[in-house]
Amino acid sequence: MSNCSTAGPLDSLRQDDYELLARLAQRYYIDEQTQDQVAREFGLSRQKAQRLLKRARQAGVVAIHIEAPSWLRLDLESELRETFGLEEAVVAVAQANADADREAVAQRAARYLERQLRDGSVVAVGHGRTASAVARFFRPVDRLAVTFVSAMGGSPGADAPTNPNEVCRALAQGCGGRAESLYAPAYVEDAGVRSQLLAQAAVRSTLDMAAGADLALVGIGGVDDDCTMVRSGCLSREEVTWLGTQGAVGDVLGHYVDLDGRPLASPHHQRLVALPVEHLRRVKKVVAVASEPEKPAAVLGILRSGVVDVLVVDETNARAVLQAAARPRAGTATGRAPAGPMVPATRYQPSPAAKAATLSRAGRDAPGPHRR
Amino acid sequence: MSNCSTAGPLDSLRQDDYELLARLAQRYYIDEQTQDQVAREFGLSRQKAQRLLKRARQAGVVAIHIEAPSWLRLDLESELRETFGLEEAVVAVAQANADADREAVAQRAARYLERQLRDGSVVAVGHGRTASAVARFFRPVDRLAVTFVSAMGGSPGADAPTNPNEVCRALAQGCGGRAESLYAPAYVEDAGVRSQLLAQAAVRSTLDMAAGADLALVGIGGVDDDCTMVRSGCLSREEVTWLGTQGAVGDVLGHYVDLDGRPLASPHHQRLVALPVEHLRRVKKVVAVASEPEKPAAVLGILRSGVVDVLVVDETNARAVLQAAARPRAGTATGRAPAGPMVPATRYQPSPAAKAATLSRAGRDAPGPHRR
DNA sequence: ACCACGCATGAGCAATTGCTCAACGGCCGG
DNA sequence: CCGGCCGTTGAGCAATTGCTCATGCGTGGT
Repeated sequence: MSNCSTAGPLDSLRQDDYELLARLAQRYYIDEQTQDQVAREFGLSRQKAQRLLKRARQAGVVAIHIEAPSWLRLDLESELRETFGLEEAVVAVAQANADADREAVAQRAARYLERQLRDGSVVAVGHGRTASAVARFFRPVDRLAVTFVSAMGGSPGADAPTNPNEVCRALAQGCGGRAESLYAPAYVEDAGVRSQLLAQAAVRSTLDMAAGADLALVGIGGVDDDCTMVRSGCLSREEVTWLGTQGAVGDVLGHYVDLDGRPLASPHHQRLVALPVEHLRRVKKVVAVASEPEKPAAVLGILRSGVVDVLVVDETNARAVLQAAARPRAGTATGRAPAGPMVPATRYQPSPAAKAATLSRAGRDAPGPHRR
Repeated sequence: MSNCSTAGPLDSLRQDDYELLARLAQRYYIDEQTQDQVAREFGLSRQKAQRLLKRARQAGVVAIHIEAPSWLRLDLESELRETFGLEEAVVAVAQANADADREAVAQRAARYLERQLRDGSVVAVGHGRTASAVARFFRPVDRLAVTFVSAMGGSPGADAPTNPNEVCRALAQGCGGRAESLYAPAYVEDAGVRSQLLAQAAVRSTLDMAAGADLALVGIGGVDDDCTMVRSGCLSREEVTWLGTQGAVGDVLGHYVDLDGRPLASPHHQRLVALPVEHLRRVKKVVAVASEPEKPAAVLGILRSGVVDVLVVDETNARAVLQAAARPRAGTATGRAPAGPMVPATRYQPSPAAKAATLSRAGRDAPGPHRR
């Protein structure tokens, strides 16, 4: 894979100009003279030489090419960064199957974490199969005094290793750091229980610590029947399906968003025990991992919500997300209710216990991919 | 024609290092982030990022390519610059025939002069067909108050337009500047006449002015039967032939040198009325033009003498000179008398009048291509 | 012919970059 | 096991670079 700087109108230059530009560029870029020196040589002022050199680059007389290894997708990564205002995007080259894709993504994410973490770092951790896989690959060369904090409650059901607490433990084990568990379920019966729980010192202190994290590692969840929320037993298949009918496309730490990145105030949200989005936003580097084959919509929505700073994703999803993002999206800043999947709240009896009325979807913070 | 920065050992890097280098380079060179930003992003110190970027360039991960027009020979020019320590080298692409070559060289030289000259500049001027052709192409966009000074005497014979005085006049006309003629023949009868002539205010003042020039435009002369010295009647065919047998390969302003660039103290030198080489060396930019097909040896010798700062030459000569220079040359700094064409002084009755004994070739300034 | 607009120009300054240097740490030999 | 050596690191500084601004020149429109 390779990448070039933008090539411009190479022909709109007269011969003489072209010659000057090329010669100037040769002296500056290849022979590594200073701008002052080349200017002197060509009988120009330094500023003029600088302007000409800039023009040479714009015009494509100077082409800078990165001889990247074939397994890097620097162009996709740049496109993701630019499209969604990300700080960093890492694309894992497509593998033979979904499992291999996940492993590849996890590996790249692990490498990224290893580079970022320092002694004393605090990492807020979410759940998910990919996040869990990250922990398996996370093996820094030397021990790191890093604290991993659960940023979401656990689940009673099966599929234990994808639990935030478990992921934390595995990550801490990988580097000789500390794991701070959140002793609470991801979803409780109702808002009342939730606020009681949040009042507990043990819960509150963990969430506070997560809120002060330097970095967050979260998985992007989907709304399909096989998503982590369902697999882990946090939500029932029906609940997730219903969320989908409400326009939800995916979540981060249980915070569901629609395709335009707007948070979805579903009744479930009242029952969620996790780091609030506003707190998550305050974390300097929110690293999201995503790799399942049916994730493009989830990733797109989450990226548009602007919570994510760093995305680690497989090549297939990356391409799909960029393609989807290129299509003009339904009304966002305009305030119009989007068409298509965004149906108004319908009759759904929330869940065995949650009785809170279906909330209107008005009055939320503006989405937009950029935030700081 | 194109040119790349040195490609290094691209394979001696591990995958991870390679990835880091490529990604760093992408962010810095393509996305135009500052080193500080990319360092921050990758969790490195600025210095480390800088070192890695440098390594990326050395290793060839970053390739800078100049998209030069096909009629530029930047690679040859760089090679000439480096081989002979030139400040600048301009190679005119090969044309259909020798005349066209000369025109091309003259045109490039004229463009170079136009770029270099400023109001108030003083230019010392030599003779020759190419120099004369330069004058024909010399047409700056706006008038320039430049003084062109003859740096060598004239010739009584035919081929008037190649005379320094004529070249000066033509150049001055080209830009609306002033021409300062040297009212003396290039070669006089004997050393006595020469010193008398040099004592004349008119001659001395012109040569003084030439000595103080900001730039010099000189032709590189050969030692063949058709060289300018012969054509213009300055020297007889026999005299030039004899100079050749003495090891002379070419001249600048009548100062002949051998293939190693050492000045040749021939009897003719005693009779020459021209700016002395030591003075010529003091001129900041000595621009030499050369274009005849039989010039490689002359150009090589002159370049090795180190008088020239800027060379404008045709492609054929450029290649021939570089090829010849690549071959190990006969003893130079070693002091041994070079083999081959360098025969010891032989019986030659200098000329109708010059009676000075053939001089030994000992005790000259060190040659070497570099000087300042 | 005059004026207004706009682009090019070079001065000066702030940011970025490259380099030097002392300190650190790991590695090898004693 | 200890000491010296080499490679690596980041601090600090000097050089280089990029940018902003006031000025001037040319161009085109009254």
